Amino acid sequence: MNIKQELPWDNPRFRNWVAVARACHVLERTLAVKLAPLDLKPAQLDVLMNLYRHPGMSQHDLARKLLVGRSNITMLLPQLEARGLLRREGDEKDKRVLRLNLTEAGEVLLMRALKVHMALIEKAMSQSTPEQCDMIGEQMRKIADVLKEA
Amino acid sequence: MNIKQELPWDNPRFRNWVAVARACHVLERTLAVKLAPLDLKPAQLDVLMNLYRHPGMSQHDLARKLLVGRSNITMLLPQLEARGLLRREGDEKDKRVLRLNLTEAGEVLLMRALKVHMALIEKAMSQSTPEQCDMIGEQMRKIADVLKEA
DNA sequence: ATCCATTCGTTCAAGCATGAACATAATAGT
DNA sequence: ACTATTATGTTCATGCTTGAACGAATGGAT
Repeated sequence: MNIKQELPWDNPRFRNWVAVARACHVLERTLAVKLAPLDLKPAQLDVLMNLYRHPGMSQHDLARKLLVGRSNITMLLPQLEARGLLRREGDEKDKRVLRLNLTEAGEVLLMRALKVHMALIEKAMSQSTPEQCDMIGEQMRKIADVLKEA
Repeated sequence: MNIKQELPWDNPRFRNWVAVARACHVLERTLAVKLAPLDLKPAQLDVLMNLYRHPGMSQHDLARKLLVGRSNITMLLPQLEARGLLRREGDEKDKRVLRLNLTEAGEVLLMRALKVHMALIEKAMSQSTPEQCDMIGEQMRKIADVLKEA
């Protein structure tokens, strides 16, 4: 009867996942630093990116896309709106929802931020072959799917 | 002259990295939920794990391992110490550093938490072959290395 | 010995994210 | 039509993380 079950550090899956988490963490922090000159946080960039790809989406949809709570969005948007990066307009059909759209300024800033983001990712993944990279993406999408059901 | 450079969404590396980030995010959130019954947060589990593997490490070393600021450790430890999960003892040689060690209770709780963590990772990565899993880990370690130099 | 720079840990204020409780609007059931 | 349920967004208190400023201890240079 040993309390010490087979230790996770001997398990390849565990060790490899730790590596994934660390890589994510490092890249996120690095992105934050590189984005600082634009006065943008990674979370704010995520907002702009999603609004660009899905114009007119509601705050609820945005929260689900970003995997955060609705209240988080409520706290996040006013700053970006005050900077003139996006607009919030009430929906005519459903007076509960607010439709979100990027402004011109928002789009311009997004493009500049994307250049930074892209460069960082390019650098990070430059060591992987396209096949490896695609495989990683595929596996990660499976993981997200598996966990979402949990 | 188009502001809209080649968009990142057309870039495989970008798309695949987004998948990595999402998977990390989802797993982290899920872990937080599954750990709640033990009254442990993921960050606290990380602390216990590192103290188990590196007994007697200093707060500074711990902060570096966890990729967080030293002040974060200072804020984190008192709770765990008050719960009797770890001890902080001043080093004899160097009176600046505090040596950190798990208590018996800390080790017991760690083992229970590890069971939860392991199960979650097993589930998440069950779709990957061992070869794929190892390859992912290898690439992620490279990414972390590349970024740490930046 | 005496400075000077460095390191370790702490304190503090600020910014973020969260979840519960709430208000308003829409929808479904009767 | 009327009520009950659900959906959207907000408010608020809490806790986590950070970075800057600080005090204490160490080590090295002269």
